[in-house]
Amino acid sequence: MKSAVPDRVKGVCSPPAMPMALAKVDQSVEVLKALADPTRLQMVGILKRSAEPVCICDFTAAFDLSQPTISHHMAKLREAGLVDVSKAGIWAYYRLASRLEPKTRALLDVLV
Amino acid sequence: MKSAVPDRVKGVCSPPAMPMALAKVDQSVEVLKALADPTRLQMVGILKRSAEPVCICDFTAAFDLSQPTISHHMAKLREAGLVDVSKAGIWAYYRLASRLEPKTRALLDVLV
DNA sequence: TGGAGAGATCGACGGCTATCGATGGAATGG
DNA sequence: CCATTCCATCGATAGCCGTCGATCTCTCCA
Repeated sequence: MKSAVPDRVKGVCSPPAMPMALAKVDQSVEVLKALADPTRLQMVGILKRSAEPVCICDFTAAFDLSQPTISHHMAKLREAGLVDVSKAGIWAYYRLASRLEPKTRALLDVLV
Repeated sequence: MKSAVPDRVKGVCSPPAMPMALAKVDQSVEVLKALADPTRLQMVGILKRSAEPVCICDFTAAFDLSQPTISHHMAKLREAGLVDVSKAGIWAYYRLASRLEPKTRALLDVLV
């Protein structure tokens, strides 16, 4: 086997081709940022495994965080399009979004 | 079909079971945080598609960012265990890490 | 041996974010 | 109509992060 590194001369650097479209990158990054938090990743895991929608008060009971913080994290997941919310009386029920990009769905299948 | 939301009484919230081990969560979050940046995600995409190691000077030429910033991003990927580096003369060549967790490999297959 | 190029590190700065307490709005029940 | 409960939002604060210029180290070559 040969050396793995290609030949090169000083002062000459050629940019590699960008394999991904800019819009796709930003879209992926938005989802990744939403998932790149321990609390939110666990929230998504719980929702993905739950057959029924989960009341957000149960998350408040599950995590050692204040109620506004839990609400804030869930809002992040909502803004990223990962979860849907439905109100029932004084309660708010969250579930995994029904219309997930196939790429996002595959991501969650790997992660949680 | 019945109502989707379970019955509930006021003042009673039961925490749902945590589906993932804490260590697994933190490990995934570390990788997700490394990928949750447009520059780094594109870097990984370029490395994944490249048969040969890529000189970091080519990344500096590709992105509209300063050389320290490119070096900083690559260091983040290194710390997350996503890339390997090999020095050759005055140049530094990066490639996708050979020993990737199966989960991480699957993640990259979905993303890039 | 000294100059030049490549790359990592340092220090600083601005912006984003996770967190909290306090507040406000909506629905429920007395 | 009022108290209670749930939940979202607001305002503030501390810590993290992306970015840069400056600097340092290392290698190569004239």
